Amino acid sequence: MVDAATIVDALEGAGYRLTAPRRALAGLIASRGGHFTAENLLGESRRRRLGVTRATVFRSLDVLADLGIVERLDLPSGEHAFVACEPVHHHHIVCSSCGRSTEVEDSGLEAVAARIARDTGYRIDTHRLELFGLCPTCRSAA
Amino acid sequence: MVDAATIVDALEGAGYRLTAPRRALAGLIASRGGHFTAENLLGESRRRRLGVTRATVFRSLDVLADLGIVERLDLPSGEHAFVACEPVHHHHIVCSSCGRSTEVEDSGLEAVAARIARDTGYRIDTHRLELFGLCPTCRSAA
DNA sequence: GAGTTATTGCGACTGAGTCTCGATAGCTGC
DNA sequence: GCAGCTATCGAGACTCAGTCGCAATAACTC
Repeated sequence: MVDAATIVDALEGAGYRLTAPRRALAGLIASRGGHFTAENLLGESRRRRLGVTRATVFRSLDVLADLGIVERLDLPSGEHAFVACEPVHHHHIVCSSCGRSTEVEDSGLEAVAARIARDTGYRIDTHRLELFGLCPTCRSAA
Repeated sequence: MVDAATIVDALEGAGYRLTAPRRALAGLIASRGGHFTAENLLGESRRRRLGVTRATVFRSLDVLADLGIVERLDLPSGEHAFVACEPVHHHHIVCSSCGRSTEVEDSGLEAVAARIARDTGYRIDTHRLELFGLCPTCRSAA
């Protein structure tokens, strides 16, 4: 979905230094199909002996989230997770069985938000739509 | 929005014991206009010397969330919060200035979700829409 | 190649949420 | 009203995610 080079390029383009831990994390993130937690990355980095520490994982995820390369996600379990994605406004649908996630454009939702704004009198600044269910693969497996 | 008696009745109806801490929390929750965190309730309970401890606050919120009297909410800051609400499917719009929250029915969103399901092939089990912005009062104050 | 400084690792720390366990107090049945 | 059963509570230790401060390191720049 997003490859390591894209992540590295984005970091470089934004003026961040290309360090070994950042390259390593870019690789880990790219190798993940779906969502992942900070703990996942940390565990994986330990397993592969990449020598990336806890603080660095969190700091890097912060940077990547700022750049929009990665997006924060709240799982129904209450965990905080991330997904790699293109930096345009969109939402995610997450498979509750395999964890895979797919980007969804929000056409249609804008209209719903606008109607809600009109009905309630609120000025809506941001919205977040998270969908959870079974992906096609897991559906046919079931 | 939701009064203490409603919360107490719901607990009783579901076969839970009506204890002093639960009554106290029902009162605190009812007195809150918008969303609140477990920490808010804990602080308020200490201030009013209600003698409700941390573990009890969390346990009670779990119960109330199971009953659908209270709903979990993830604030953009990453904090976990709750809102008291009617136990029917709906969403919340939260004022980022005063914290007030309003329930929003999801007519229109169902159609969006159905379209997304069709486009992606996912079977959508749950969805969560969270809207953040300025409520009418805060808008006119600004 | 030297200098500047962003970034890292380390390790201590914080704060939310959980768990255990003995004590307490609601409810039920009499 | 009282006794007994047991759900619930309080206390406090514990866990785990995430943060912070600081000295050491290593990317870039010139």
